Amino acid sequence: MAQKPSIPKGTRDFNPAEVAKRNYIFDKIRTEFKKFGFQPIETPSFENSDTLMGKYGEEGDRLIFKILNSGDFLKKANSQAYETKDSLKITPSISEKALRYDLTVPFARYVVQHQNEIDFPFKRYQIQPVWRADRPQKGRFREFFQCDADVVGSKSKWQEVEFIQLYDAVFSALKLKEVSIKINNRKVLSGFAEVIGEKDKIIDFTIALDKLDKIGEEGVIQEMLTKGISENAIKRIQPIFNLKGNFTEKIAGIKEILRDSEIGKEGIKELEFVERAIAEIPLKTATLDLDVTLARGLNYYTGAIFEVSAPKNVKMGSIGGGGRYDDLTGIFGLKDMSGVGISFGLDRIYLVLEELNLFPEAVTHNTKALFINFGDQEALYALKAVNRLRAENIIAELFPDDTKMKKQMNYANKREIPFVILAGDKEIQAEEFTLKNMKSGEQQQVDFAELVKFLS
RNA sequence: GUGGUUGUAGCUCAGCUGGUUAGAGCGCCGGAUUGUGGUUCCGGAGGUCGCCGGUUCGAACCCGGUCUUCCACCCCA
Repeated sequence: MAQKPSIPKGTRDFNPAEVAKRNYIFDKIRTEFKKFGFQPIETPSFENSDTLMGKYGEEGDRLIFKILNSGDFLKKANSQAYETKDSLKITPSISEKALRYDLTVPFARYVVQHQNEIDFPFKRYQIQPVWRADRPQKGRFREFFQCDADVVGSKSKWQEVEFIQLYDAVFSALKLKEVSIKINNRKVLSGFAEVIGEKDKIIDFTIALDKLDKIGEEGVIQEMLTKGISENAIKRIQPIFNLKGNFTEKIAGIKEILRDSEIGKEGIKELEFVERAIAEIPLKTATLDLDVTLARGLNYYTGAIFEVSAPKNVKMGSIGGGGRYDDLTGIFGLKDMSGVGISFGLDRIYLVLEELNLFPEAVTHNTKALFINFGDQEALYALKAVNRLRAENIIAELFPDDTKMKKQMNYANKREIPFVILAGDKEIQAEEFTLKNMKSGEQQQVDFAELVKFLS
């Protein structure tokens, strides 16, 4: 070992069992995406920096992986920024490309660029990795997969209803219970800011509010005060810190507060619309919860905001999120294109399923039967059978080397291959096979037709 | 980006206030068992103690740096 190899911080290798489990999740998500009528697209792993920079806020810019220009990039570098060691300033002059940070902005770019070939409303899904230069933690990686479904070109609130149904469908398919789909509306948050006369501080206000379940009422108030929101203002919206009850009861609670805010009332109307529809078409396993403190989201959400939390007993951040953005494509020059979408965090869902032991046993098992290799003549006989089994869609393989049987059996055992097939002189003579069940240890001599029957 | 934390065999971990040749379990390889795996028994291989430097007669152990892990903040899937 000359040098211990390693992979970059926050990235991972996946072994066959892990890939199988990941694919299991991918399959379920993809199946539901298709069932709901979404169509797949893919975009490059890296984009022009201009496409990404400035779309996720200051924090986001910092977390975008920049790609160094090729060639003698220092020659073209901003020399003034180089002299003063100003990293922020020098970056655009030495890096023109950046790794995809999420799937929504590239999608917006895609829509604008291909607007003339797209039939609106356009429902697309996209399952690809994204990269963030974040400091890794549990459930937080520098390379991870997002599974997004979005609709652009429709303002209909039925889409919000559909996405909630889609969340429910996926988590039902994954047999993941007690998932909570939290919903809020940006207009309600705007209403709050308006009512307390701090409209220009809406970002600070919502960020502080979002931390309610983490730092508590006291903490939130403290943070709001330090952000310059007046004590009086805070008093006026204090009731929202203690909203109790079901969806309808919470709505009633904020109606009072937002009585004088047009935008706030609009938000309430939208929430009520969604709630009523879901009441008529009940969810299978997930629950829909109103959370007026939910402020997640990139600054482009304008209407509904979604966040999906894992079951309470699992310590994991959100496993999905989404919302409506009325003007996402506007930044790329296409006005009036409302979009709404959701995202599934594949890697986090994986950790949750793993922790709750929800992966089906069969996911990792592949090869059904292994033929023991007794030598060239026998191997040829075996390989012929392997070929015929494959034609029957049965996964079979021949052990490549003519080694000791113990070794070959051991291999089958470790790989958890359920059947081993032995074919030596006497089987070849009879044109049969000895089929051994590795679990029970039983074995019997059968012809090919019976072999197929046992292995299908 | 800020603060903390972790790193010893393939894996999980021992290793005393610094003191000769760094241990265990599991796994791996070989044999008992040349057409029968899982169990048992016997034997064996495998470690620049994350990396670089410093202190010391002497460093896995102390100090500094760096990388990595996990955690909190920030933010998020």
